[in-house]
Formats: sequence, C-alpha cells, structure tokens
Amino acid sequence: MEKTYDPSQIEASWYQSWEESGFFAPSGDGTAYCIAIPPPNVTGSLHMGHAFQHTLMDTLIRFKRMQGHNTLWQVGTDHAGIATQMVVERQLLAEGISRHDLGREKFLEKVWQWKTDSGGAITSQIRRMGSSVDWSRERFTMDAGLSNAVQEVFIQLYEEKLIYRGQRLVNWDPKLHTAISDLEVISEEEAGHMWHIQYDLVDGSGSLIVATTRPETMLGDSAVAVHPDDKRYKHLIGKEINLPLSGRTIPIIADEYVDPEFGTGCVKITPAHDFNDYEVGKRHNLPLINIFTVDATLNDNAPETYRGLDRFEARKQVVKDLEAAGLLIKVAEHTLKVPRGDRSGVVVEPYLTDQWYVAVESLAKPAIEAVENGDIEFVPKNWENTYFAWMRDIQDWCISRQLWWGHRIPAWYDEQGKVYVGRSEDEVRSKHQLRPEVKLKQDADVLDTWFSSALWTFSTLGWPEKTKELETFHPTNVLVTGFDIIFFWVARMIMMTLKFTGEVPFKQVYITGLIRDEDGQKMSKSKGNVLDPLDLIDGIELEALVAKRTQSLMQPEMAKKIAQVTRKQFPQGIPAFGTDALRFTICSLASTGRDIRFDMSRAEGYRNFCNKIWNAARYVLMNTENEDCGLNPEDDIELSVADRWIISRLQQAEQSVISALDSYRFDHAAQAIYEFTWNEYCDWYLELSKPILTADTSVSSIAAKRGTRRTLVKVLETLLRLSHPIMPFISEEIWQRVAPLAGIANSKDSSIMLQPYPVPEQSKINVNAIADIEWIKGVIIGIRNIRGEMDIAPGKKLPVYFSHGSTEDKTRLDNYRNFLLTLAKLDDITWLEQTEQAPTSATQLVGDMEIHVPMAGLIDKDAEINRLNKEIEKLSRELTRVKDKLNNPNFTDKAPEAVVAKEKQKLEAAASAKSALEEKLQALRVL
RNA sequence: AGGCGCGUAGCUCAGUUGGUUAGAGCACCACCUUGACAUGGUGGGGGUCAGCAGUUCGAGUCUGCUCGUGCCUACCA
Repeated sequence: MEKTYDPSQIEASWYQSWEESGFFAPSGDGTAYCIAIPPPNVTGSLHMGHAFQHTLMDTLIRFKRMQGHNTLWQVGTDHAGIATQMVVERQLLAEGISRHDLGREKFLEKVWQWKTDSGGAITSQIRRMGSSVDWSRERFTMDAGLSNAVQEVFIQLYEEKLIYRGQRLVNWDPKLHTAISDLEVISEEEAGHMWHIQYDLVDGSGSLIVATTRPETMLGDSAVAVHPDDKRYKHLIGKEINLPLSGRTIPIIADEYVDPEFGTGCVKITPAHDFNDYEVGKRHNLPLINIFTVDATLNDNAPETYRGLDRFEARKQVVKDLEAAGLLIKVAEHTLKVPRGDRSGVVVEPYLTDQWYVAVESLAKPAIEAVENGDIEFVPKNWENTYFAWMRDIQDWCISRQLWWGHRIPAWYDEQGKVYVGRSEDEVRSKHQLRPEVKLKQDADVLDTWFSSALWTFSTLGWPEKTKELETFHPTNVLVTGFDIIFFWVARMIMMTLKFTGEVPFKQVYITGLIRDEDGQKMSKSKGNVLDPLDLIDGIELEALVAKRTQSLMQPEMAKKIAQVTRKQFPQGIPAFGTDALRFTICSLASTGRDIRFDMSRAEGYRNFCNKIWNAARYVLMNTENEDCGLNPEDDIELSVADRWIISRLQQAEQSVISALDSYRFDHAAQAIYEFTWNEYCDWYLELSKPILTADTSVSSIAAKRGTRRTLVKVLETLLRLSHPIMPFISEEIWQRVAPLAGIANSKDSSIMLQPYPVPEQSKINVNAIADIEWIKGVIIGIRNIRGEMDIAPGKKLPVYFSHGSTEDKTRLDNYRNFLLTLAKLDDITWLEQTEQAPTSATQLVGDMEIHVPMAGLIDKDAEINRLNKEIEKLSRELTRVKDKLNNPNFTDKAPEAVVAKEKQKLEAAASAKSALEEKLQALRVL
C-alpha cells in the first residue's frame, strides 16, 4: 500500500465494479427498505444540497442493506418544466430564435435533445458521490410510465370534481407568460414610493386623497373604498368621484377591509389587478377592468395615451400626468413587499385567466391526519408544526402552466368551449359520442412540474399497475429532503399518495438543514460562493475556481469582487479531499434541526482521518500478511488484555453507531467511528500490540502473538464494515485485502457492501480488561505528563518507582510491565513496599499508587514544585466544592443515594491525592 | 403581525430523561522526523454555556423576561 492515502487512486474503479455487479439492486431477501430519491432536475448539476442529502440516504441504504434488508434506493430525474424550458429558450435566443419561431413540436424536440445531451451530467455526479441507487430502475418524470400515471391521476381527480377549471386571479409571470402557484412567488421588501393622489367628487363638493404604491393601476380602478365606521368619510359613501386620467366615474364604497389607521383611510379598488381588491370587488359587484396584456404592457382598456406602454413606463407617465393636473398631493418613501417569480425574477402580476386547479381541501384532511396520528413522522419533529400550519390554511392549487415542456393537460375543447377530459382524443370522442365533424382542440397548457413529482413514490414503482415492487416497497421508509420543499413537494406527495394508494408515501421525513458557506451565507451563483461537491472531491486550482465562479453571471459587475473574495479564501485553490472524506464531513456536520455551515477545515480533518485509517491498515497488513493470524481452530490462541479490551470497546462502538444511525444522528455515528478508530484503536491498541508482536517468544508466546494478530485483523475488518455506510470506497479498498486475513472468503464478485453489518455482543465486553487498560493508560499518561511538563526528551529512557500501591497494583505491574516499559519508554520499574522510600522524584498519582520519576539530573526541582502546586490547587478547589455539597443537608437528604455516594468517593479520592502531593511538595521544599 | 430556530473555546459544532472538574475537530504554544501515519506523535493553554430573574439540594439542560441573530408564513393600499 502507498504510504499516503490517495482517494483518486482508489475511488475510480469501485463504483463501476459495484454497479456492473448489480449490487445496488434489491437482494430480494429480508424485509423491504426503500428510499425514493428526490428527483434532481434532469439537466441540472449536483450542488452541496444534493451531496448532503445523497450522502445521508446512501449511508442509510448501505446500512440497511448490510443489515440484511431488501433495499431499494429508487432513482430518477425530474423534467423541471419551467427551469428546463428556460434554459433551452435561452440557448435558442442566442441564435436569435424564439420558441414560437420553431413551433411547439420542433421546440419540444429541441428540449428532448438537450435532455439527452446534458441529462447525463447529474447522473454521473450522483455516481461520483458513491450513491448506491438502483440504476436499472431509473425513471424520468416524463417517461411513458410516469406520464401515464399523471394522466390517470388527472382524469380521476377531474371525474371526482377535485380538479376543475376556473377563471380567477392568478400570479402571472409577464416574462414567462405563465401562471405560477403561490409558492413560486417570492416576496421581498424593496424600496418604493407611496403616492398620494387626489380624486375629486363628481358633485364638486370636495375630494378624497388615495394612497397607493402602484399608481398605474388606477387606470383599472372600479371604486374607492373607506371603512364603514370612518367618521371622516361616512357621509361620502355612495357618492361618485371622477377617476383622474381616464374620464370614468367610480363609486365610493364602504368595506371592512379598509384600515382607517393606514395611509389616508381611502383605498383605490382595482379588482383585476390586486388579490384583496378582487375580493372587495366581488362583494360589491364591481366591474373587473383588466388593463394589462400578457406582457404587462397596457392594453386597450387603458386610455389611449398609455396603450402599449410597459407597466413601469406607464407608472412614470401616470405620475407625471397627475402632477401636471395638480392631483399629485404627496410622494413618500415607502418600503413594500414586491412579489417576484422565483424563476424569472420579474415582478408578478395578479392577472385574470382561466386555469386548472386542484381542490385540495378534501385531500388535505387525511394528509393532516396521517401526521397527527403518527403514520408519518417528521424528523426533527418541530417541522410538523410548519406542515400543519400550511395544510390547515391551504389554498387550491393552480396546476396549469402556459408552457410547452411538461405533461400536457388531457383535456379537449369543442368549438363551443365545452371541456372533455380523457386519455386521448379518440377516447374522448367515443366516450361522449362526438360526431367526426365536431372539431376538438387539446388544451395547450401543461401541468405544474410538482404535479408529477407528487406521485413520485408510487409512480416510480409502477402504479397504476399493481406491480410486485409497489407491493414490496411502498410505502417507502424515509424521505430525506430540505425544508424548502415541504410545501412544494412533501405535502403534495402525502395528499396524492394517500388519495391514490390509500397509503402514506413514506413513514418518516428527515428534514435537512440548508448548506451554507463558511460565513453562514446561502450558497448562490450570484454571490459567487458556491462550492461544487465535485471540486471538494477532486480538488480545483485557484484559477479554474475563479473562472468557474465568475462565469455567466447575471450581474457581470460582481465578477471582480467574487474573484477577489475567492482568491482570498482559497489562495491555494481547493485540495482534493475525496468522496469518503466529503461524506464523512457531511455526516459529522449533520446534526438535526439546524443549517450547516460548510467548514473546509473539517473536511481537511476528515481527509486526515481517512489517511489515519489507511495507515493503520498498512500497519496491520505489515504485521499480518503471510503471518499466522490464528485462523486455524486447532492452534492455541491467547488474547492479551489489550486484545480483550479493544474487542470490548469495539462492541460499545458498534452499539453507538447503530443506535445513532437508527435515530438519524449521522453526526454521532461519525463521531463514534472517529473516536474509536483514532483514540482507541490507533492511539492505544496498535501501540499495545507492538510489544507483543516484537517481544521475544519467551516474553510473548506464539499463542499470544497469534491472538494479537487475529485481533488486529478482526477488529480492523469489523471497523471497516462499521464505517462502510459512511465511507464506502476506502472501506472497500482496504477490506478486500484484510478480509482474507480475517478468514472471510472474498473473491472478485464479493464486496464489503454485501457483508453483514456488525452486531455488538454483550458477552464480548470484558469489564476487567477495560479496567486494566485504564490503569495502564493512567500510568503511561502520568509518566508522559511528567516528561512533557519537565521537558524530558521523549526518547530518553527513564527509570521509575511505584510506591503506596495495592496488591492489585502489584499484580497489574507484574502482568503488564512490558506494556509500560515500551509505551512509556522506561528502562526499569521498581516496586517499593510500604516501608521503602522513593528517591527524590517528580510524582504522579494513579489512584492511591504513586509513580516516581527520579530527578537525578533530569528534573528541575522548582519546575516540579510548580507542577505540584498547580495540581494541589486544582484538588483544593475540587475539595471545597465537594465538601460544601456534602455539608449541605438538603443535598444529602434529597439527592439520590448514588449521587451522594459518588460525591463522597470523590471527596476521599481528592483528599488523599491532595495529601499525598502535599507530602511530596514538603519533601522537595526541605531539600 | 404570527410561527419556528439559534446564541457553548479564536472558528465550526456536540452536550440524551437536570447529577464528576462542560467535550470534539480545526486554530494556538512547547517538544519530537520513534519502524503505520508530519494528512503524524506527546504534553499544554484556552469557556461567567448571550444577559437577568425563577424552579430545584443541584441548571449549559426546565420556566419567564430581555438582548442579539437567522428563517418561514401572512400581509396595509
């Protein structure tokens, strides 16, 4: 093996080998365990959020697979209607073509082409993450099977009147020319103005001042509203006013909606261009005057001078004209929430159109109950509140989009506009007995992308067919996703799946936090702080990183700043950490219920951890390959205290990892593996194995060497299996070499990923061995402490004396002398009986036993006095604290006996340690 | 306006049902290239657990308030 772990060397081939061997497919044995991947955009690329979620899902899947479950990780991609269509349209635009120039059919061909060309990127990136998804079952939301499911669902909902067509105000995106759902509108505060406009009464008896943030919409006003109880305006209710600029007269109406405290207490009512005004208009039977075209330019309902103007141009013109007419009373600075389309970024208009809706109320009810009664459980649980809050106030879902890329709505219209819904035009004709001369035209719209996503767990398993997969793997076990799509996706999945399968889509929902950069900022292209998981795996040069981050920015003027920041943050570029280190980092950061700041230094630390495992394996192989590892049951085997100890600790580590993974505490699982591997196996066990393996057979028998080799190999082999779900590549690479030494037959078609997951055995935990090793560690650490504090060279061999020891200490010394000599680098240990006096020394305590390192030329008296003083002071502080506690009758009376006993023990230990050290101090002082 | 979080070492974070002297990694200081590993070893320094009050024998942990901070939902023209 190479001296240094190099992920690029080992990660390249394993994935392909696993995939080709069909290891990712369900085994067919055991209880089913299934995760449906949140389908990424087919033409997208992997970002940190994916890397994060995929790591967690793969860890679960590999864990369950090794535990013997029949696991399926269902993979697939989403057609991502608007996003994909926009990309292709942008490409066409670069050639000077619009989609309308091409026509629907040709355009769709282009999109499919683009999907074929670029759709492989995301799937190959998923592979790089090591994700053990079943590629043989890969699905796409627009493939035939899923499209069929979409159609069936649409038709059934329509027939049950749960899908309907209606005319109402929707959020209209004037750039994309489509309706979007409430969820796709992002409202953020922006600086704007509040214009105060004077509307004169028709009878000339006075005027009203109306305050508005959108003066241009006054061209579509149908009324002015005041609060019915507002004394200032009560007498004006029912009167008519002259609407400036448009020559119309509109009434003054009274409506509770108006807040008399806000603005002037008079509100202009524009039912066709404001959601609230729309409701007011309905209550008062006001006419809807639509003044916008689909582009949000002014249409023929506006006075002639404004026609054709863009809405913002029109606003300027209206303000100017009002000013000229002396009707503009005041302009005030005003911050307001501006609704923008999440894809286009342009201001969305409330716009009156015909759209298709899902009536969600009856679907929402069982979906709420499923979470209330625990059929579906959110992890962490507090997300259930978010879910309930939204579901209990859910609005009908606008599912039609005026796009071309997507599932076409299976509805046809005759020339009278009558709607027929069915699987095809033929079916519609025969079902409704339409004569051939009746002309039918299919609805031009497509469905919201999330409509097909909502069917994901069951449509991918073959629904509406009653497939074996559906029966076996549905409901799926857990959905791993971000909180940002709880409404978009999770809630809608729950509703649709309950409706069509009678089952929940998943039993648990694990909600991950958002991945942020080191400064806690959201990663975004426009901020130039995006980390590409592939760059963390493979590494990237600074110049390439800068180029990548500054390429094709929406705001090119940001490029300079982004380059600057990037150069400062990554002066050396990003080193290659490898997939395993990235995955381990992700797991260790994945504590529940909070966002994650991605910290590069953590990744570096875990890359080092991989190197540590790698080198531990080198050591083990070096000592076991071509050696007798005790596999022959005929041979005598002797296990050392270290062997028994590490086996005990391994059981405990296994238990920790398993219970952590069972409760989605990936951070705890990672930590347990890290600590066991580094702090116990490497730091202590490997060191303890050295004296056994190198000693003369008169000191360490053949059977003992065998036992230690066997333990070295077996523990490592188990540790690899324990780590495999988090670190699939390095564990496989090393396992292939180690497994035969551990007596596990492996061949080319075998893999660690098919091996059983470790099962802790209580009977293998040896408490005596644990106590003995603690003693050994205590002695060694005590001596090392003296070395460190006294500046004694680490290589310098020391003589030491033990005094005031018990018979147990004596036995341990007799048994473990060799460990102590080697690990503490001693040349001799002298046991002193109670009556014997140690030479002048630096002293450490292990329990009541004293360890003495003679000063003789090595140790500075004053330094030792200082060190003792420091220790004694520490003990004094503790003594005071414990004494106070025990002197408090409230404590001794009320605290549980065990707690009190513990405190008493503490008191005794501290007191005796303190007096022992004080004695030493005294002795030194009189010297 | 409502809701949900967060605030623990210089930084990023753990800390189960309240119970040793509050932990880890990175960073820092000193010493060390010893035969797995300098992507390493050994030793060490560093925290008023945001603040205040309360409950309790005992609070990082429970309650209330305050401050700071992040997000979500709904919105007043």
